[in-house]
Amino acid sequence: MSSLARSDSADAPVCDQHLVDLEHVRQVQPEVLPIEKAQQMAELFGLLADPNRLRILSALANQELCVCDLAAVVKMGESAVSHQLRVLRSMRLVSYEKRGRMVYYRLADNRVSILYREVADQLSDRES
Amino acid sequence: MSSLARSDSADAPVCDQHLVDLEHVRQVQPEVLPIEKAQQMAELFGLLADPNRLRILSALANQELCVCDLAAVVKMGESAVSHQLRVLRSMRLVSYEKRGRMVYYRLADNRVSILYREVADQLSDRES
DNA sequence: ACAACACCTGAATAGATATTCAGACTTATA
DNA sequence: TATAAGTCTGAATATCTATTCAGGTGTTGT
Repeated sequence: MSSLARSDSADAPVCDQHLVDLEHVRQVQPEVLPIEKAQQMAELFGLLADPNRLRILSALANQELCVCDLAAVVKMGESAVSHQLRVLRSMRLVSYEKRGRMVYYRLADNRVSILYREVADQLSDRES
Repeated sequence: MSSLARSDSADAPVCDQHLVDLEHVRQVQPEVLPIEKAQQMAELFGLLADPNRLRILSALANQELCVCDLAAVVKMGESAVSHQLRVLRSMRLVSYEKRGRMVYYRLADNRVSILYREVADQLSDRES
């Protein structure tokens, strides 16, 4: 190995000492999604990463429903639905309204349905 | 499939016997995302539901990178990066090209970046 | 050919997630 | 008021996921 007096140092664990393309690394680094933001996004995607939650959202995309009917529609236990709604609520993807002893849920806004339709389309393209 | 007969029995665990609004249930049911499709979508969302994978994708959104540099950019171990790339590869979100002993990765297509930018924007709105 | 390097893979551990069960709370009805 | 219905919540279990570690494959350069 040539005795390169490279003052590499660097605080990042990189491939050995000589980065393949240090320029690229330096160039890309600031463009990379910051960790904090990445976590936010991951959290949001995580909400949509469950089949049952997607089905719940797709049901609510049509009209508001109470927990009970929702459970019937998506064929889940009411407790499970309630747990999931709690999750969706915490991220303000759905809103609710109490009427008597029922609680009616609906999508918080239509951005959710837009987004989810976005992916649905992409999937259709993808699954050729 | 289940013919969803009267409000009696049925295979779905509903609120007692009398659905709050059977009409709504019947109306919504066919609109609900089918389980199979929901799983596909959830799988795709799941790929995007990890901060490190998002960071990897955001890095590749700028330009192609080898595993080594990629690891440096996102500050992860190379093995961890390799594992994640394997996941992303399996869903064809990234493609790769071997050149010598390096393997260069890039986004498979720009739909991915479009989608991910979509959510980034929504998040910006959301976090007012 | 040999050694070093880039990358991949499998097993193992730690952490997160979803469902179920049991019970609590709230509201309508007898 | 007492009972039943709808919903919510917490604990427990099972499952999945991500990272690390150790070792393997294939390529480059001496």
